[in-house]
Amino acid sequence: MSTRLSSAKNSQPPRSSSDRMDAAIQELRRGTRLADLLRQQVELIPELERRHAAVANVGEISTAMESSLSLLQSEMERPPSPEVEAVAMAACSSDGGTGERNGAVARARRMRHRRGRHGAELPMKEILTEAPENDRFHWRKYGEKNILNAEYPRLYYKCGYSDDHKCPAKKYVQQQSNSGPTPLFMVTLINEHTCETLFPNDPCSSSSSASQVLDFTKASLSPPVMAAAAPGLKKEEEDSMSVSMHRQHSYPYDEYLSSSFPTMSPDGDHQVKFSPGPGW
DNA sequence: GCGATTTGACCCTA
DNA sequence: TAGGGTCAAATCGC
Repeated sequence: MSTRLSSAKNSQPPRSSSDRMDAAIQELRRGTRLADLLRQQVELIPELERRHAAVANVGEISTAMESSLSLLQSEMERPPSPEVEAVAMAACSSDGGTGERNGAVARARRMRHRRGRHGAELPMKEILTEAPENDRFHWRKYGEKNILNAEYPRLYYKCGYSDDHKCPAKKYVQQQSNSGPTPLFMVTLINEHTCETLFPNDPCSSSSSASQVLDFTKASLSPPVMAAAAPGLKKEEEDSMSVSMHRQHSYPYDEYLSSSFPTMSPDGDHQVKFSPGPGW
């Protein structure tokens, strides 16, 4: 399987954003087929318990693949939102072309050139996800801004330990168009959590504290965003969602991002777009 | 009372 | 000058 997967990695990257979406859809279809194959194989496991567990896991993989596939296909069937297009442009173009004052393009350029105070490129990951709350860190909201040509405001979070431990990690969350079956959120992660390296068992890496997890209940998401993230949830359900997220995600962040985040980068190439910088 | 969120103002960059 | 990012006082909820 590893050889098959690596073959996709080595293929020539598609140039336009629609080509990249097509390529992503092809890869997801291939992944679905592989998951089917894998399911047939795990059904041969003699031990009943292990077999059931493995089948359940493969089922989860298939479900994730299929939902990503349907998301991408619905994206392909409608004109791209300015936001997704802007990020795609940021990812693949070296010049802006026309529309210099277009807000989305301007934003893409800003994102691409986001730098620290002294001009150094900041390490940054961009993730397109249905579940922006799905990480195990404690984030504190410090701002919200309506963005030009964007349907939803952008929410600004910094690490909850940014003051105590000088942790530079930040996170921007912006909901994309809500036209798909589930809302998508563009999550931009800036800087790595230094609080985790300083305190391997605390504060960020421990699963024992409820404050380790970004709580996207009503308290930390503005009502429209929360409603979009979890439509139909009552307060008690929102609260229990926060608790269950806490219980589920207590493993290394990058591993979690790359393995379990139901994500697709805007260019459809890889799950996580990663701009390495000093300290990564 | 304390901690987290909200939101308008301000700062910085292109 | 416009727009994104951050600050900080006001507000809210526990």
